Amino acid sequence: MMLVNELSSALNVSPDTIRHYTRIGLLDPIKSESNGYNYYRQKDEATLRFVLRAKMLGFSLSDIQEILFLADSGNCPCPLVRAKMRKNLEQTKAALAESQLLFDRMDKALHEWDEKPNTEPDSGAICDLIESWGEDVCA
Amino acid sequence: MMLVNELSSALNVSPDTIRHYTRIGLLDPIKSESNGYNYYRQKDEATLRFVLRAKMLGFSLSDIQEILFLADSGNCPCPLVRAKMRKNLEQTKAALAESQLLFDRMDKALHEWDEKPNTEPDSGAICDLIESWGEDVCA
DNA sequence: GCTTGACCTTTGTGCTACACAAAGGTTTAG
DNA sequence: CTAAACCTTTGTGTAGCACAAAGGTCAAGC
Repeated sequence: MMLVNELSSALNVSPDTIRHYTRIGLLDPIKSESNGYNYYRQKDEATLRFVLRAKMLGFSLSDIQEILFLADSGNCPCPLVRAKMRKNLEQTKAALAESQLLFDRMDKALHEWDEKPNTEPDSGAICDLIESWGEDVCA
Repeated sequence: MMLVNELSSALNVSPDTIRHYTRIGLLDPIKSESNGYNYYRQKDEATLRFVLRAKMLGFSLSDIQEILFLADSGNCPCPLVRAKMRKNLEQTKAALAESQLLFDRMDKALHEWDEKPNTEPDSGAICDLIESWGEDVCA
């Protein structure tokens, strides 16, 4: 039975994160009737540990909610976990590729700008660096 | 002088995006006094074109707002643009590296799971796939 | 002249995963 | 007994739109 701060320092997460998880129902502490404080049990600590690991593997909080719900209702969540992981992996791969393209564009542009002067005042342009960029890439 | 739909199809962005940009002050159409419609001018089209390019180069809408404000007030935005680009580049690089690490973790885990069975019922675990993951990585 | 459908408006909500602040009760140490 | 250090709930902000509701407008056809 620990209070927020104890649990938070035990697993090295912010108290706000724990409150957030409690709010959305991932954690289910016992609320004292006398002072309203939330008391977290071993079960909550185990759940939090689980949540943190799942997050490191790319699961979203709603993914985790589904998984916990399945497990709570007595079903084996593993097939769902495998399926979600495959889906998340694809999404992450796509996002990664996009970010890589963005990075390349940025890097290339920044280097090209080394040889370009600033925009002439009264040229009518907003910023030539941006406006004259990638006329091959972007119509 | 065009209405939202015309501008949106001209530059191939959604009408909602244009309304959003208008709301936050990036675009400044003329509002008809008789019917309240927003009429976008050449200037707005040029601004929108600028915004789209800047976004492709990784600038956020608030970055773009600052840039447009500088240009509007008669100053050369290029030094700011160069500075922001360098900063954004660093952030993107860091995010990219993090995403790559995440992807590697996910990919490795998924492959390792091929040889692991589902969680035993009544084992007390939520999902062994996740819980037994990375005991070397994550204490 | 009127209806219908395709426009347009503003306003508010939802998405992710918290961080932060306000307003107020509790507990503990000095 | 007071001050510090906790705790609570509730609401707001973050990025960039998407979407929906409620309602006014306009053009075309009958």
